[in-house]
Amino acid sequence: MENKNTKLECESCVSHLKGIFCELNHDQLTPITKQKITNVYKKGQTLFVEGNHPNGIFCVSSGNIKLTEAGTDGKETLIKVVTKGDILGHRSLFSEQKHHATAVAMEETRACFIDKSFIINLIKDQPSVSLHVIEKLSKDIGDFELRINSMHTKNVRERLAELLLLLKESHGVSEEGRTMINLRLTREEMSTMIGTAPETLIRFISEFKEAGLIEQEGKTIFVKNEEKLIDWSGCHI
Amino acid sequence: MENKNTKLECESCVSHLKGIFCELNHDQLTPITKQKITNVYKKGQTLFVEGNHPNGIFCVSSGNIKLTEAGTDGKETLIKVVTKGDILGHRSLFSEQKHHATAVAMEETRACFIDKSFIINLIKDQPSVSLHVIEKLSKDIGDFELRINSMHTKNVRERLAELLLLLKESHGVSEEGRTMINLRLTREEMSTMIGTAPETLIRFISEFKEAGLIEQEGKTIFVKNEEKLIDWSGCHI
DNA sequence: TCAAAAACATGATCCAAATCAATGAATTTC
DNA sequence: GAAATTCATTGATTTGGATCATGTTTTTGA
Repeated sequence: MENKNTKLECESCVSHLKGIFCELNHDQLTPITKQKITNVYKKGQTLFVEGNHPNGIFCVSSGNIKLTEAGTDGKETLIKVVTKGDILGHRSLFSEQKHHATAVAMEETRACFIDKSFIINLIKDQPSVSLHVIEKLSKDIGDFELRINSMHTKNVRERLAELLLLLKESHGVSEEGRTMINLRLTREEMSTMIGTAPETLIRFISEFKEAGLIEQEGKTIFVKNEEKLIDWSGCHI
Repeated sequence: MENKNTKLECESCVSHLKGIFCELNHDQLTPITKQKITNVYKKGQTLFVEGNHPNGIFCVSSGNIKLTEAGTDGKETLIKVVTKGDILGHRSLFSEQKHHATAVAMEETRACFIDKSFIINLIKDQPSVSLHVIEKLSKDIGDFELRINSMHTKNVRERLAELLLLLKESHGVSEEGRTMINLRLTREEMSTMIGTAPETLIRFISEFKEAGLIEQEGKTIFVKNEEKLIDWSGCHI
């Protein structure tokens, strides 16, 4: 039996393969392993809440965390799903603002906490880390710009098609003849990702199923016809 | 008569006061002054186009530049207005992607171009620059997250009120009893900032005028009653 | 300086999607 | 393992805002 709170070696973590620390060698990783605190969060557990002051960043080694922002009239937006290998809480830390969003584990999730001053010093000392942080932030901005543009210029059908394509990219597991979207999302959550009502989302999911673009087993969605989905998304790619 | 193409000294530029280079001293600024190319762009002139590959960043010393992204069906989104003191084109450069947006001068604008490898090396060598870039990107992400949330949870009236408040912050010049929004925007452009039709935007501007929230002289808008505007924006701030 | 083009403004109409309503299917939870 | 709660689904109705239409004002540039 593995003790879940055992500190993970950074060197053997997914974050080391593709994350901001990917260019660090053994000696450079050791102080991070020493300093960080590893935690396991149950489904529904909160990592931080909108309005909190950040005092470090989280590095996710397994599971998925959703970042949600409260809006007008009790509504909510699902800003982003943070997956294993990615970091969390850095936006607020680096801009020296309060957290704008609330982070909640979508399933059992393991994440390491790295202290504010430690990560700031690491960025100062290790140009590779700072460049990777800059690259990561820049890509996120690109994604958000795209999303704003989609909200401005696309209808719900097109936005849903686009969302499914993005989820396929980020959480897709390919099978024979289809790709499973390996992320447990309620219809309510999905609707807050594209700014629509759950009922409307469900109606379009039904339409997509009937048209053979997707399949559904339980809550899980499978992408069946990507070309058609691209077509329906109104993407000029 | 000043020669407009004369290279500006970075040390005397607004960008040095508040931009990413603000912590650099005289000796550290000299190589930038030497390397960069200063340009003056006329109103309507293009700095780069969606799809171009970036090979450096722009540093704006006077004027305003709009960043627009093409959407479905000939529609457009005004992603951002870049003002003096700010940088431009860095997002695509740092993420090693094509430009997602087109940059057009909104009036006579002066901007310096800094070469890709030069700025990358500067970031590597100067932790203060890299931290300021990270801070800037993080703040931009915060703004975009807010905007996505507004698109998801607010109606056009609320989004317009919010836009006017943001423009007041970024381009406001206070007068007795009111604040002028010192930015020449067409109603078409304003509408593409909040994702609505120009006609709808104009209708709400009329409503705001009648309710005494704003005043208008020519195309220029003056914020008259900020409290009420905050109220109407549905902001929980 | 004046004609052409672009931008502004307001009214009328239409439609995509929100909201309201009600039932059935899954999960939790005790 | 049954009750309770949350989630999914479909139908009916309403509405915010897009679109179409038309006239006016401002800007542009020859």
